[in-house]
Amino acid sequence: MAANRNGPTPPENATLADVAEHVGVSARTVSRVVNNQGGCTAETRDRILAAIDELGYRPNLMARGLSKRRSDTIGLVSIAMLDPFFPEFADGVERAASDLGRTMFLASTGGDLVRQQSALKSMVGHGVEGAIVFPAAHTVGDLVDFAAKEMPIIIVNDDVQGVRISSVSAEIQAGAEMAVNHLLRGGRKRVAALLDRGARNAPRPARRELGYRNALEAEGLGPDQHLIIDVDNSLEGGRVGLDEALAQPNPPDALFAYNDLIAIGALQRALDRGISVPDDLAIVGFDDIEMCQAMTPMLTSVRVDRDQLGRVAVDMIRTLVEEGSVPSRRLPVELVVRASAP
Amino acid sequence: MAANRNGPTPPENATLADVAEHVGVSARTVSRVVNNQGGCTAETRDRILAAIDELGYRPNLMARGLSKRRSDTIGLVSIAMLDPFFPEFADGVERAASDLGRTMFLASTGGDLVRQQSALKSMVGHGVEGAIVFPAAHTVGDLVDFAAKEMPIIIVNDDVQGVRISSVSAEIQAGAEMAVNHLLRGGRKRVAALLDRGARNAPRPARRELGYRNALEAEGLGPDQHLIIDVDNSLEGGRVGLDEALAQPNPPDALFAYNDLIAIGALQRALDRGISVPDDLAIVGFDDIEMCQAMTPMLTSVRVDRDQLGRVAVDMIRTLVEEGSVPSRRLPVELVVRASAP
DNA sequence: GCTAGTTACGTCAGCGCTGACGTCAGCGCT
DNA sequence: AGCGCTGACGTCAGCGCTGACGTAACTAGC
Repeated sequence: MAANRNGPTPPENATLADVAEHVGVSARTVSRVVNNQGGCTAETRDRILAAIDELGYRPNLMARGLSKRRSDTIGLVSIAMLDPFFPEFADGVERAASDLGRTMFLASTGGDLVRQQSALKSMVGHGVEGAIVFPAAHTVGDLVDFAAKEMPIIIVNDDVQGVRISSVSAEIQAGAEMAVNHLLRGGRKRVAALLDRGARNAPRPARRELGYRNALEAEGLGPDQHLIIDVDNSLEGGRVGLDEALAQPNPPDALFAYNDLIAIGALQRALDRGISVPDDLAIVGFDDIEMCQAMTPMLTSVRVDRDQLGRVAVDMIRTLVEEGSVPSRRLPVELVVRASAP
Repeated sequence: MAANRNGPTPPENATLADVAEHVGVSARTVSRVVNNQGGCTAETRDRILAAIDELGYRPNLMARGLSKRRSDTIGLVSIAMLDPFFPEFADGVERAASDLGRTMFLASTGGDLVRQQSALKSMVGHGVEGAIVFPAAHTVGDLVDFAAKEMPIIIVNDDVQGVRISSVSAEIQAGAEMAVNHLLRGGRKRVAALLDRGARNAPRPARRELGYRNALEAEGLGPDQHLIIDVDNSLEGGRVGLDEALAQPNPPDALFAYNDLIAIGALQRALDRGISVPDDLAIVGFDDIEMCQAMTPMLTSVRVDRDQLGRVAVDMIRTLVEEGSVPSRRLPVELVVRASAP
C-alpha cells in the first residue's frame, strides 16, 4: 500500500474506449464526436460529451499523430532567443499557431548546423506539419534539400522558394535605402554603416549593405570603404563600431546600423564620448524594437513588423502543407523618424 | 503520373521494420540498437547502423511516445514572451532540455487562465514529461491540482511545493531589500517603489514590496503610502509612475522599480523632465537585463540569473519525474551597482 | 412494396514502436 | 552426459487513435 518513490501515480488518462464503454457506444463514435465529424444524433453527442467531461477524457495526441501521421504541431527553430528580433516574432508565431489549434515546438541552434539538423530531425519525428527556421549560416541549401525530402519549411529573413519551402522576410534592402536616404536628405554627407559580421559572411549579398550602397550612389556618393564596418551583433559590437568609425581620419556625420542593438550600443558610446546626437552624429537603427523609444535621444529606426512576420510564416506553412509550394513574401517596412536622426 | 496539387510527396520514412528487413534481423533488434540497449553483437550493431544510415531511418517519436506513454519532451508555458525576463530564461530551458535530449514545447498565455489550461492540456496529450509554467494570476492552486492529477510542474517566480509540483525563483525579497538598503545607505531618505499592478493583485504578498518595507523599517522609516505606486509592467508604466511619484507634495529622492523595464521607463521620463539621475533621483531596477548597461546613466539593478533559473527548472522537472517531489529552490541575486544609483 | 439513398452508427486493421516474455545456441560445470 | 546459465536474438501484443469500409434502420420516391 505504500506509495512508491514516485509518490501517488497519476491516474491513467481515460481513453476513447473508456468513454465509449461508459456511454454504451463504440470508440469510433466517440472519436467522431471528439473530432466534430458529425454523423451522430444530437442526443448521442450530448451523452458522449457529458461522459468526456465526467471522465476527464483528454485525447492522446501521440496516438492521434501516429494514426494520422501528423501531429498538428509546428516547429520554430531560432538562432538566438536573446536577439531582440526573436520574442515578438515568436509571439506572432505562437498566437497564429494557437489560433489554428497548433502547438509549437521551439528549438534554438546558436547558429550551429549540427544543432539545427538535430532540432529538425526531432521535429520530423514528432510529426510537425512544418518548421519555421532562422537558418544557420550557409545552410539554406541544406534546408532546401531537407524540405524536399522531409517536411515543409519557411525560412525567415532570407529569400528562397521551392518544393515545400519558401521564405518570409521584410523589405530589408528597401528599408536600408530609406534609412540612408533619410540621412542624406537631412544633409548628412558621410554615412557610416555598422554591419553584422556574421550576416556579411553569408553567401547572398547583404541586403542592408546593398540598400546602403544604392542610396549613396543615387546621390552620386561613392561609399567610403572605411565607413563600412563589420561588428558583432550586440551592444558591444555597436560600441566598438562607433569607436572604429570615429577613428577614421575623415569621420562620419551619420550612422546606419544593422539593427537596433548595434545602434543603441553606438548611441551609448557616442554620448559617452561627448558626441552630440543628432547634431554631430545622426544614428538610424533597424527593426524598431521597443527600446528605441526608451533611449535619449529616441532612436530613429526602420520598423519591421515582427509579429506580423510570425503570423505570415505560420500561414505560409499551412499553404505549404496544402499546396506543396507558396510564393515567398516580403513585408513592407517603415521608417520611424525620431530624435536620433530627425 | 502527374504530381498532385501537393507536389511531389515526401517519401515515406523508413521504419524499424524496413531497417530490419534490409539487414535480415527482427525489428526488435533494430530497436535495441537505436536505443543503445545492448544485447547484440558488435557486428550486428554495425550492420544495423549502416542500414539506418543508408535508409535514412529516423525514429517515429509519436509511435515511441505512444508505446512508452511519454515523449521525451518538456513544456514551457510563458505569460508574455515580450517580457525581457523571458528570452534568457527560455534559452536556459532550451539548452538544458536539449542537453538531455529533450525537445521543448512552447506556449504563451498572456496571463489568461483559459489559454493556460488549453496549453497544458495539449502538452499532456503530447506526453510531455513535465511543464515549466509562469502561472497566470490566481492559478497556482489550479496548477497544484493539475500537477497532482496529470503531470509534473515547475512554477517560476512563485513558491510552492507539493505532489509532482515545485517552484523555482530568485531571492526576490532579499534582492529588493538589498536594493533599497543600498539607496538608504547612499543617503536617500524618500524611496519610492514602482510596483507591477498585476503582481500586486496576486494573493500572495508581493515579495518586492516586502523587501522594500523591511529595508525601510530597518532604518526606522515608515513607508509613505504615496510613494508606493502601482504601474503597468512596461516602459510606459515606468514613465507614468515617475510622473505620479513626482506629483507628490513631498517627492522621492530615489526609486526602486519592479523590474528594469519599468525602471528604464522612469529613467527616461526623469531625464526628459530635466531631473538629474542620480543626483536628484537615484533609480534601481530589477533583473539586470542587458539594456541596463546601454542606458545613460547605466542602471543599477538586482541581477537575477535567468539562464540559470531556466536550467534549474529543467533539472527540477527531471527530479519530479523520478522522485515525485523536489524541494522548491530560490537562487541568489546580486546587486549590480551602476551610475543610476551609485 | 421495393429499390436507392441517407443517416448513424459499428468493425477492423494498422500507424511504428517497445515491454514482456520466449527461444535457442553455446558454454562451463559437475 | 546432463544441467543450468548467459547472451543474442525473435515473437507477440498492445499503446490510443483514425481511415476505410460494413451494416442496419429509416426515409423517399415511384
